[in-house]
Amino acid sequence: MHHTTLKDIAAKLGVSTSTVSRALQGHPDIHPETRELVLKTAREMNYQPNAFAQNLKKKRSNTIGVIVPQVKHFFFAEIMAGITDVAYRAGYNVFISQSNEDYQREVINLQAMVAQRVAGLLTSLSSSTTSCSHLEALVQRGVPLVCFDRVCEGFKGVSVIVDDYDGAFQATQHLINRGYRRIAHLAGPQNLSIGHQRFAGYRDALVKSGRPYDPSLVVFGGLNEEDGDAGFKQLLKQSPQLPDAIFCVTDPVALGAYQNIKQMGLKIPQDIALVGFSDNPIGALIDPPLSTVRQPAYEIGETAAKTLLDLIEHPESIEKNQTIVLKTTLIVRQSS
Amino acid sequence: MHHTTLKDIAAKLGVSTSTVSRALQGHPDIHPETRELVLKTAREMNYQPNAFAQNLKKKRSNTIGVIVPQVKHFFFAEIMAGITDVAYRAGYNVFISQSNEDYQREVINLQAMVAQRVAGLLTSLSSSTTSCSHLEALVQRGVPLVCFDRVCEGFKGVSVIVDDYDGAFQATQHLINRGYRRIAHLAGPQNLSIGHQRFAGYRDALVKSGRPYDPSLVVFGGLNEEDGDAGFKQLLKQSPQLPDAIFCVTDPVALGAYQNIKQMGLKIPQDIALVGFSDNPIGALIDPPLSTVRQPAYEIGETAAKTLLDLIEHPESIEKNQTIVLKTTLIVRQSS
DNA sequence: ACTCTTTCTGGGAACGTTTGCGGGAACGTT
DNA sequence: AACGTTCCCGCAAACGTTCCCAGAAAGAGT
Repeated sequence: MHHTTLKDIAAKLGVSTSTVSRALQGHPDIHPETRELVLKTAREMNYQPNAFAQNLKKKRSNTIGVIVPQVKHFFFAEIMAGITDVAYRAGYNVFISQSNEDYQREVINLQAMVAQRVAGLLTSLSSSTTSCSHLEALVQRGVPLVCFDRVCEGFKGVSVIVDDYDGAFQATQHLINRGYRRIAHLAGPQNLSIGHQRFAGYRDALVKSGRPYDPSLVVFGGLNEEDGDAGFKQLLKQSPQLPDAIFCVTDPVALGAYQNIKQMGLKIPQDIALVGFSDNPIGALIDPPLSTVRQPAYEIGETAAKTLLDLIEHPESIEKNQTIVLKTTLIVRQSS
Repeated sequence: MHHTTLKDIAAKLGVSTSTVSRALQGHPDIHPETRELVLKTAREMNYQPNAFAQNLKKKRSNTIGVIVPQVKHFFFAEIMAGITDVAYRAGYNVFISQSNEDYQREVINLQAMVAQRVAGLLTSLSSSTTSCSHLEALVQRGVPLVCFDRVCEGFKGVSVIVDDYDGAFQATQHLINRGYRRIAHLAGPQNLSIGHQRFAGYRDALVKSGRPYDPSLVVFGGLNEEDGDAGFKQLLKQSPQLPDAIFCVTDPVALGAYQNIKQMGLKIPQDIALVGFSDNPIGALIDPPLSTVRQPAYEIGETAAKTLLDLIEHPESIEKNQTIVLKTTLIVRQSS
């Protein structure tokens, strides 16, 4: 497998590589006639520039790296779709890797990508990550980086998130308006802002409507289905009587609870109402359909990617500490 | 942002870059003492080899490229997980891009990856792709490539697929055994082997049990939910009377039909039974749960990636025309 | 006739590696 | 004392680009 190089073209045409290089990039120094000639032979010889050499010379690549906890989660898959689409249009390639919710692996992946000299980084934290210092260190070193969805509280850098607090507030208020009294919360990790903000929204909605905040109705756990399963069981143990509604930190968690409730022979929403977070398409198809807070996943990916590209190409034009907040919308279905 | 180079280390230690390079790769020519010294200072200076330079020199990268129709489909997301895990363990990076079921974009992505000099390619065809010639051309040129799941009939190259024929056969036979008589099929594109094989399995199961194959009960279409929706409507039009069971080429297609059936006020499986293909987790949660043919998605990704790595690293050890077939298993749930 | 631009092109260094080749020092063998 | 080995190490070329710096040719102005 032989790749034609600048030198090959130059030799064939009897000109120098400099000329060929310049002709190819449309440099004004080159005579239109020779430029056309070069372009033509380049096409004929199926020339494709060697990216290694270009990157080595320019000291940068056109590749961005993405690290997500798990690709198989619909939410992240959809975000990935947004990212790859934007990157594709801008002529960038996308490295992907998953941390599998493991902090160690997150760090290693991060290192590997930096070692590969990616032009920029897009990350969403694993649920076992308790600090953003590893990210902030990179930002310090000048690596363009934007965090999306899962961030640490008070992260110093640019991030794209949704209005978790408001979403949670709306959801809880909705349950209150519906007349539910014992509203429980299966909460996420408090080291991540999504966990913390959603919890805060839940609590404040209660307090604002004059209800007490009852810690026995809250269980802190993870973000996946098995966490919902475990969380619900824990809730049964720790609470003196059954809740009549549960607001869950994510849809997977809600689904974990969902199955428990059904297995217990209880009716949704008559016995227990349920609201999730993130609008997994699965929620619309189950019976009864799951109420949820919609986050625009694809758009998150798009915005994060666009912001990163800005950060790479026009670093001066961008506020280095901003957090872009996208809107959430409450979707009421039969489960509440 | 300054990256330390071999030269930096060499200068600091008063040795040549050759020595540093060799020490780093554990070359026997280097005195153990100096090797240790080099290793130590490299660590101290946080040396990370410049991949561009290495790749340029070695004329190969440690990156593999993956092209899928859509990342957001659970099936592909799970495959991606398998791929990235294997690649990660073997020290490879993963480029990802999606064709969005568009042939043009598939070709362009392919070109871009080759231009980036990926070490190998992993692809699953878009549903609008009717020929494998673009892939076979790459194989000819010596690019390590393995196709997974969606392949053309008679593709000359290595591929990893599941036993689509058998899965479809089992599913149809299951419906026959259950006593259904008018068994319809929402079929996929016949240019792709999954579409063709599943259709063949359906037809042969009917014929083998002594039934006629009735073309009015088959609709050919795409692989996604909207195709199931359209396909079902078409089925109603073209068939003189309602089918009492439908075998769908994929789970998304089945879900498209599913919603139509529910909207018409018909009962599943009493009025119409439904069987899908691929075991999307959504199928287990809807009511009634969807019968389906399970394909081991994660394992497909793993095997495809492993095979590709073999192809890259030990090209001689591998049969260049093989197709690896993984088993499918019928999962019977309440929808049939 | 001369200088001065303008227009185009080539030479060659550099980016950070890897690696073939050669060579000096130390040691043992005749 | 001369020679062959073994053990380390450095020189320098190469990978395919990009781009600074000259420089030749040609036309323009005096």
